[in-house]
Amino acid sequence: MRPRSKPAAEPVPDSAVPLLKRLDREFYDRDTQLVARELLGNYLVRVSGGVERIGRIVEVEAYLGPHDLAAHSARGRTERTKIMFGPPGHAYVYLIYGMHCCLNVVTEPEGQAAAVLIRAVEPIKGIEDKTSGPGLLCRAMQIDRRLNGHDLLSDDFYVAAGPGHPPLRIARRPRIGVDYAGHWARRLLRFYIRGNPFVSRA
DNA sequence: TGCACGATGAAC
DNA sequence: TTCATCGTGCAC
Repeated sequence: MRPRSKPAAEPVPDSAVPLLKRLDREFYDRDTQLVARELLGNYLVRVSGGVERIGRIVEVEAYLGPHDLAAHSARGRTERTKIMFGPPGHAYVYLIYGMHCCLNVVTEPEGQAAAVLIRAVEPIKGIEDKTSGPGLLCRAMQIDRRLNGHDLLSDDFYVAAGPGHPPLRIARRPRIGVDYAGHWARRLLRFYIRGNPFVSRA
């Protein structure tokens, strides 16, 4: 195979990034709050246009299922939310406010419409723009609705295990922007790495 | 077929 | 606090 005639880009492996081991299906096929907490510190990897972008997940929110009035699945299975009802380990990407995309990972067994919203990542590799906020991180990592339903065990879009150390100090807070959800708005379902400067709101 | 309303971000 | 901007879900 001949070398590609692409201009000398950047694709040199960054020695600061540990070996990336992709999370398996079983990781996502568990209790949503547990998955949410354990996603913190792991690497979100997106490969597009020959460029690998990596962000360390520092802030997430858990959406527990149809009984959770803040979850999109609370209004039942619709064209938009059908991915949430599908098998775990897939991306649920939707457009919000007519202009921003938000990324979720689907959790729990098929039929249980739960997911974890990725709210912020810390830039690790190949990222130029701001990543503190669900819409911003999608823009910075080239994630859009074409990835809705995408399998997160694929080669171009996945989550890989972080270093696992040092131990994370995790904070819990109410979720953002769900005041319409009654008492569910007060549940402590937002998790973030305490003190991390890339968290969108402390 | 029409319309109200966001799991946001940026500006003022 | 206001506003940009448009797909979705549900009312009619």
